[in-house]
Amino acid sequence: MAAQTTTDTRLLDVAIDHFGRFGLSGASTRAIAKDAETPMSSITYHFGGKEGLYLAAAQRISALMAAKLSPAVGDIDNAIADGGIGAARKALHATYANMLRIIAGPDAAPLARFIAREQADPTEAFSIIFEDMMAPLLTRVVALLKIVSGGRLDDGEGRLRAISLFGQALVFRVARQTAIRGMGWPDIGAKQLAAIEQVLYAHLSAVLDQLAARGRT
Amino acid sequence: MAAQTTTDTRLLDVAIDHFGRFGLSGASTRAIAKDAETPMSSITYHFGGKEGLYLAAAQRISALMAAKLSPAVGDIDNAIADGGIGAARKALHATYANMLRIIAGPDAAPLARFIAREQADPTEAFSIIFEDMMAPLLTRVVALLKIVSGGRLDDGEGRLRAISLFGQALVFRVARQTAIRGMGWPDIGAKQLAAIEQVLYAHLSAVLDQLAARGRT
DNA sequence: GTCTATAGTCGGATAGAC
DNA sequence: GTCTATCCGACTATAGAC
Repeated sequence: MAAQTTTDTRLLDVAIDHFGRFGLSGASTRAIAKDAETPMSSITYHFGGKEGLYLAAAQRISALMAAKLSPAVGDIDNAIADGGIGAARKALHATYANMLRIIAGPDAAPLARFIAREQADPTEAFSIIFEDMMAPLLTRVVALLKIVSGGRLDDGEGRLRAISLFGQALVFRVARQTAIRGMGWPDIGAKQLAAIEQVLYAHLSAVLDQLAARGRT
Repeated sequence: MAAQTTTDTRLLDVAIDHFGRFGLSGASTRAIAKDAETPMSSITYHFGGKEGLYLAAAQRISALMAAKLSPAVGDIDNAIADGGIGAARKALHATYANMLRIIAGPDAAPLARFIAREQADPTEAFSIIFEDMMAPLLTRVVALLKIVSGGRLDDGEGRLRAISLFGQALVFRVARQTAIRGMGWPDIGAKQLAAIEQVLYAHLSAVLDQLAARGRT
């Protein structure tokens, strides 16, 4: 993983940053090429043009995120196979804490900005990211919620619950300025993430207790 | 409120839409002027230039949102004055349902896009929106949560909880594509909003039960 | 107040040298 | 594969007519 400095990977990393900040039309291939220390025409050579670079950047994001998530996905599958409520609850807490750190943590900023733009104004790149990264995770979280509820949870409601719970982590990325100013924080670093994680743990516990009670009724 | 068609209000409405879609640098004064059916130079005349138009658009957003929220804010103040747990819970449910409709509902799309951009990349415009609209609401929600917890909630934790709960509504705006594709919905209309509202109600209830239990310990 | 015309800058694409 | 030079379109701002 140690910084490969081939022209095309350098271009991709810079592209994710620039496209995330300025969008597809707002970013400039001149500026991207300059930051990647290569002439602009190498974008044409390697990726066929601005749009080709954009799609390649989306694919790279998907791969980077999938790599970050893959150990967690393995843990979830084990919990699903186990089938016990305790294991499912533990896996859910771990999954949401993990997502919080990936989404709201400082190093994910460029990737998160890119994805946020695709959410607002989806292009072909969104399909790539959704299918590779989001859909598999969503299915698994729903399976865990079903276990906790004792099977009393249909797929639609499970998905809605999974997505809104996800929002509790996402808000600290996309409404970051509101959080920072509302909390009086200087930024969102390790200390702040720990505080957020406690609250997310409490809220998820509350919801799981509610679902488990349904299972016992 | 019936469509004032003075040149400056037409420019502001089109500007909110364009700036929300393309950002400050991405939007084009030519295109804004064309959609507002006025020559580009009238932007210079009325607002001094592109940046002046941008700040004026932010101020208009703040005013529009505050108008939408003001009746709800009155209800919250009544519940705070009442001081009862039942009234506080009712006001919280109403507030979050209200926010969901304002944020995720179809007519708020242009305003929401504008604000989302400011969150990612704040300018002076964010201060306007935060101070006028967000801060007053946040303070009130925290006051309600404190009542439900029987006073056993410090300000920092209360704010964190309020913000993450807010995320459950926000996610259906900013991760709209994930929600739509994950749920298999054609879009997020009245029917979908009703389904989301049920889940938000359930989750908020679960969290409030948890807080109320703390109050009784 | 409203509009036209124009100046000056920066964008993406591409041809062709090496 | 890498880089320079150039083309052409789109942008903001502004001067000045009405």
